[in-house]
Amino acid sequence: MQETYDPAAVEAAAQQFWQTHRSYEVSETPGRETFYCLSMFPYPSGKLHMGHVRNYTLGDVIARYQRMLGKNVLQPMGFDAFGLPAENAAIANGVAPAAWTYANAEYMRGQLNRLGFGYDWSRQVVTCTPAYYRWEQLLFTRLMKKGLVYRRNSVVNWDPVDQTVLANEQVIDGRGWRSGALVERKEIPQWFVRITAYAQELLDGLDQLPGWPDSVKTMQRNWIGRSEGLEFRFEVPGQAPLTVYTTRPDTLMGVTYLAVAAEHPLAQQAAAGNPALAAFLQEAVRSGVAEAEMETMEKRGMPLGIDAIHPLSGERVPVWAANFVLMGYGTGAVMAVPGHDERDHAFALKYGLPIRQVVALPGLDYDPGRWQDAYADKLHPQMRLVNSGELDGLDYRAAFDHLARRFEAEGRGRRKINYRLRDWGVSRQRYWGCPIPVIYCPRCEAVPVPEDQLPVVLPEEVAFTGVQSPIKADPAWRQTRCPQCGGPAERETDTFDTFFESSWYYARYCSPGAQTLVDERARHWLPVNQYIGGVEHAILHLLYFRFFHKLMRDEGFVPGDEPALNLLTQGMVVAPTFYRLGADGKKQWINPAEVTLEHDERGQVQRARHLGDGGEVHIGGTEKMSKSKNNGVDPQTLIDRYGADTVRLFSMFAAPPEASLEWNEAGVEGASRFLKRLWKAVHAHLALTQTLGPPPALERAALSPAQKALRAKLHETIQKVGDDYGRRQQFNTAIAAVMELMNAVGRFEDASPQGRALLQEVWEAVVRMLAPVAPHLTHVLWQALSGREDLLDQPFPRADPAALQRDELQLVVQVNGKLRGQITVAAGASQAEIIAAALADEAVQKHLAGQTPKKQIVVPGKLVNLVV
RNA sequence: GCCUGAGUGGCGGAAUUGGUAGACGCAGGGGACUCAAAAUCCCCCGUGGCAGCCCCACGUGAAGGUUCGAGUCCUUUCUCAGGCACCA
Repeated sequence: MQETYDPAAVEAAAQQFWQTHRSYEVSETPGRETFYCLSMFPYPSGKLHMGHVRNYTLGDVIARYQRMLGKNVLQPMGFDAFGLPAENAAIANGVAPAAWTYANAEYMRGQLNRLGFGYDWSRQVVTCTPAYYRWEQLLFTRLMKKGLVYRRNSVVNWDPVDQTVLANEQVIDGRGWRSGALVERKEIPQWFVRITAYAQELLDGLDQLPGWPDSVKTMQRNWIGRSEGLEFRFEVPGQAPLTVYTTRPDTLMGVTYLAVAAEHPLAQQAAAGNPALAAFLQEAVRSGVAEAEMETMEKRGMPLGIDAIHPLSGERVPVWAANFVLMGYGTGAVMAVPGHDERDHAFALKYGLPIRQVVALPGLDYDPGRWQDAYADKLHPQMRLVNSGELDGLDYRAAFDHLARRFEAEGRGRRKINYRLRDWGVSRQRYWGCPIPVIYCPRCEAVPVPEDQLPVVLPEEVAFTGVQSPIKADPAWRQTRCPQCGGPAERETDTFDTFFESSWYYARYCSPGAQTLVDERARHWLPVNQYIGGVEHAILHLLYFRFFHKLMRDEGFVPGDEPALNLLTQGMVVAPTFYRLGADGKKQWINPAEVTLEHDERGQVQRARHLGDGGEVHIGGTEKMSKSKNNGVDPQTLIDRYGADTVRLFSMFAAPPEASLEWNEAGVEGASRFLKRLWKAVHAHLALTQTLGPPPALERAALSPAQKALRAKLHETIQKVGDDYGRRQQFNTAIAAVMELMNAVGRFEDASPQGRALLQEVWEAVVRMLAPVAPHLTHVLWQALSGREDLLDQPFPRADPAALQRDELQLVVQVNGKLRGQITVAAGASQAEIIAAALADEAVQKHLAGQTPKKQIVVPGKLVNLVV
């Protein structure tokens, strides 16, 4: 063993060892407990970023820890390879999306290996290969036959200049990112998967997931958004009736207008003889489809000049067109109760529509001109309906039931459970994705591609210009024969949403090479024991992931109802930003790696200087690492400079997993210092072994007080680190505990045989405790300490209960809740003895000032509180 | 706008079930070593009162409340972050 720590040499040696011994390839071993540890696979964007490093280090630490607990650990990796960035790169650099993607994946694979992650690459999944996507095509055709897939019109962002569909991300301030044209909503036919058929199960399943964070479960619950309401009709003289859905039927008598979407047939019809309305409707579709945009834009409307008949009072209520009502969500028509709904209230004030109070609360003055949240409080125990005829005096529940019974009896409406969740639109009008396996025949309509004709292969060697998808532009690719009638037919040229691929990869890892979606090996590994990924996936990906599992379950492919037992959502990686003002007044962002900070004598940052020219730069906020703020730090530079173990250690130490992690190069240096100190200390210990011979066996009963204290510290640390890795998943505090132990060892100077025996125990335990975080360094230290190369399968250290025994306890004494003194009592002291000791303490007596405590609280092992 | 989180020293964070606020690390200050510097090692380091010790007061975004005791629970409020269905 070398005297100084050389990360490059150490890491190369360890990685060589793992590769030679295929240390991370696993097979199905009946009877052995499995642990499936899965990190969300990366999009191959070019190179790894710090978010990947953090995500995959978390996964690797958990996988290695579980392996040390003796489990058969599966930790696979792959690439989520379809997506928009490949098309953007193709436009910018003139490379085919496929070639770009494969090259990136290969480079990133090398980076993942350089970081020492223990992946079983024999199970790799690359989603843009036909060997992968043919099976999701198969699943889709089966869902089609089952009626779980359908095609209907739905809105997209339409760029009227480029004549193309835009992703929400490509709409910037309401304009197309390339053309700059004002974006419009446009309806086109698209494929949908009936996720709403599983809404209730997706909701109920959350209760079976104690290992998922409550925040994620709450977000999913709210996203699914189950509501109980009433669906009923408003008659429109001379027209088809308007069907509305409401969760507040009790406020029906407060309805003063109805609102329909601009695309609603009633609105379109009314516009025929009304140029102002026609202009408004045209204007109303000028917005993207993103909900955030719809909800924050100015709410505008215009009357259709048509009245509907109120179903209770028979009064006429005007029908308006409004830009915030969406066709295709619900019925495209809503009833408005400005008296008791905030949005309707604002709309009514703006257009001078009547506001009617129908709910009263005792002690609350109703002022129609000023909104108060209490107006909408349907569950207030004292809320009663007023001005509502037959409903007067009823509360929310009673009015709801009354109207439901009445409308159902009269055949005018019904109770309905609604979900906010909408069916999953999976069609994308883009090239770089999995072709949707459907053939359109003039006679047989939409026909699923037969299973023996799958996969429908996406051509990879194409010229991609950017606007039109190559498979849409290529008649030869499109033209085919109908599988049913044999007549000429055309292929679907839309591709799947890329969430399709990322919804089932976890199952495919379990059965590499299977000539079906997944085979029986999936039953060996599933469900995933630990899933790890960014918190930004809390709703969409994780909901589709759960949904797909149920779809595959119902096709007999996978066991159980849920794909993953435990979920760890990791926070973002953020970094400070620095900039200079350019001549044009725009900020020119400077990478943190090119900046040095100056501090005053209190440690406060005074200014930042550019490393190149020494000039001062402005300090911006701390933000998520991004290209636009140029505050991304390339992990590769750090690996080259400090080694993978240091980068891994820092990313685990700097913050708890769920919190955002602030990038800080000085902190990386601290991590590096710690590893150097550990290396040096173990080296010094082994140097003594060299000169004096191996230490004797430890005689636990005959330790000196100092030896006993260090051994107690060691075993307390073992207990804490195991708890932090396993139950708490707080890796930062685990590392801090080992650092504390190291500091205690530093104060322990004892070269006696028993002292060296104790240090041998300490270092072997420290190396095994740090093995999950810093696998390379510990691999080499373990070889040197034990003469063995089996660190990966070493049992994780276990605390010796005898070492944890304490003879005396330190208690804190409070007077009136304020800390006033400390006492030391025997471990078995009674409550009376503890109080007596507390009363005897000099500092405590001073604060008691002769008074007798009227209350004494003793918290065992912690404190005494005397109340006077 | 809606849903979900977060806010603690100069900084990242710790405090696990309501029980010693600031573990551990970084930055900073002082010292040792060195011709010198770097590296390394040792000491100090929430704010105020005191030159310093002892000690005292204050202190977990803000304002209230519950409790013997609140960073932790409740109410109100501010700020920031993530998501909002075609970024992944």
